[in-house]
Amino acid sequence: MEFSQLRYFEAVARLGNVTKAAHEQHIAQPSMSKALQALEQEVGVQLFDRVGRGVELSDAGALLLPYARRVLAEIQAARQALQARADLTVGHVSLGVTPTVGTRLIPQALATFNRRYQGIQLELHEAGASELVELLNAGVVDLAIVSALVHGVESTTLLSEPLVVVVSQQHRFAQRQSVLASELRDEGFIVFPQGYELRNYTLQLCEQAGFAPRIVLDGGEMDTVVSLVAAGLGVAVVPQLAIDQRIGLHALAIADGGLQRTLRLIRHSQRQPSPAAAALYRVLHEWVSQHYAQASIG
Amino acid sequence: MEFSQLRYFEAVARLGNVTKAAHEQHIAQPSMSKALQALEQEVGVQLFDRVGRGVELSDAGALLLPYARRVLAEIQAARQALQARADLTVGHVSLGVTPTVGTRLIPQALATFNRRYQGIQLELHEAGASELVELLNAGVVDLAIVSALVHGVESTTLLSEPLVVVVSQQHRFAQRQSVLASELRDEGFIVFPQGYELRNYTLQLCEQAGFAPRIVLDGGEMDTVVSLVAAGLGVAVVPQLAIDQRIGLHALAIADGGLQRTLRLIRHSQRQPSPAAAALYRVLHEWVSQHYAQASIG
DNA sequence: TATAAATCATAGTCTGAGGCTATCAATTAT
DNA sequence: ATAATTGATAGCCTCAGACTATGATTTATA
Repeated sequence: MEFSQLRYFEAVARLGNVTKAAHEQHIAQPSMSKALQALEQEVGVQLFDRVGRGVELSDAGALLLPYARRVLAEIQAARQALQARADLTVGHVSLGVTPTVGTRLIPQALATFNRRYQGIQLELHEAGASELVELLNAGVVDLAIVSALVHGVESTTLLSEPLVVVVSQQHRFAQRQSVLASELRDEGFIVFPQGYELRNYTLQLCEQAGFAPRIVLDGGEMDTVVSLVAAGLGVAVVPQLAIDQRIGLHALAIADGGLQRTLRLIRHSQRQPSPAAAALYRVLHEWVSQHYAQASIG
Repeated sequence: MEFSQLRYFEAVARLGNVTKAAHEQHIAQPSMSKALQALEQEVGVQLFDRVGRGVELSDAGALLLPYARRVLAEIQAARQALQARADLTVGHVSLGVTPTVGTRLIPQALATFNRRYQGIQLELHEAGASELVELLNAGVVDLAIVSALVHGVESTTLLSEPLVVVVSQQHRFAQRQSVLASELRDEGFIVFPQGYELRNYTLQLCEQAGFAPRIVLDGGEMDTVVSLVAAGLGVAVVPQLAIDQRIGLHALAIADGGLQRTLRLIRHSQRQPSPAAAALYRVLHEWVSQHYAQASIG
């Protein structure tokens, strides 16, 4: 039972005429006759009664017809669904991010994406970098933004943002524009939890300056950390962009070291991105290049 | 998009493995690979991601899969429906009869049929012989029982029943076993309506005996006619079988003439009977041969 | 880390399903 | 009667879809 046979069968049943159906289906009349015979042979019953000149649907044909129509409708629906997916009028894309990435980039870029592709459903997964790679390999997320260098996946640099030392506006360095890492030897540090890249960056900065940081508070998300800094509890190393919109804080460039956090957009190297995932990929790069032209290294 | 392609696609999606799916579908592995590629080419998207050793359903594949499964289910359902029809576990058959036929034959024969083929729906159409032929040609009824000879359709003799003159038990002939047609010259006749074969038989009998019958009452179905005869209103010519179960009546054989009414089972000569129609055909003949062996001429 | 096993893709061959044209047979309209 | 319409048959041809053999790549294992 081939699809062409069902299509031909439906045409003959609808038109009640082999010749006309053959024309409609763009085949020769004998081919149509043969196709019907083949279908009848396969299902083992006569589908049409050859009555006089002309044919008409038999009892069995009338039984088969609705099934045939449903099959043809399903196939058409499948084609349309795939087409809609390619046209980006429907779809789904899942983005993974590490927790500190979201602050400004994600909401605005996703809002842009959503305005442009109304029918595509967005999904956001927040997790650590290594877990994101697992989600990517498992196919749970299509793309992910991480700050660490990861292996085994295809990655592009989304943007590089400078890391700054942030202090309260009452702090002794509050009037300065930059510090040397070594000047932070006596400061109390507020650091991100285990596993966060920003924690590693911080520890690395101190180590290179030749001291082990005195940790005032360990753990806490971005919001908490910057609030604690504003309250004068200590200093912290954060991305420049994370404090753009905050008041009561002062950012100090790090004169030596010049640390930067690089956000990478990663995707599965072997999996073909869906049209929706490819679109999100484009929108993210586009949004960054328009809003962070100065920060993006490319 | 061929049926086999969807079947293969579903197998690979289910098993996540081209080789195993090829085994299951009884084709060689390269044939499976090629079939998948052909399907992907046709729909214009990748349906599987070839990730490492093994394949897994892509975004587009996941979209297509439910459609494919519905198509396969519909085709299976269609096959089962046709099979059930052939097995006589489901079906439909429509029988046409002329009004005076029904009295004993139809109810009992149809009851037998229904006991044997529980799933098959019966439909009964009562109409005149010429209308029944039209219904037969239009495919509304599968079979019909008529008493007249009709042309252009395939007919078999179901049974021949003798026509008798029926009188009331108070009638002057009530003690006799038979009469000559000419003896009925002075009787009042109750006749069936225009178009009924029994009316024609009656008039024909009188004409051959050399007189025109005096018609007391014209029109009326079988029940009415025999009731009127029992009430002494007149005589009538009816089939022997029609009055078997009645009291207050006396039947007289017609010594000369010896008229018989032949019931014929007709079907369309070009249309292939459905299994249900063929079964009803068999049951009717079978029932007649078992219950009217003496009456059936064959 | 080298070797074996597993898995999918490619190359090349062959057969038959399904297309075509030409024509016949049967029915219906003129 | 004659012409037109319609479906079936015969005979031919092409390519889709099957096969075997083999290659390339990844993963498991000694």
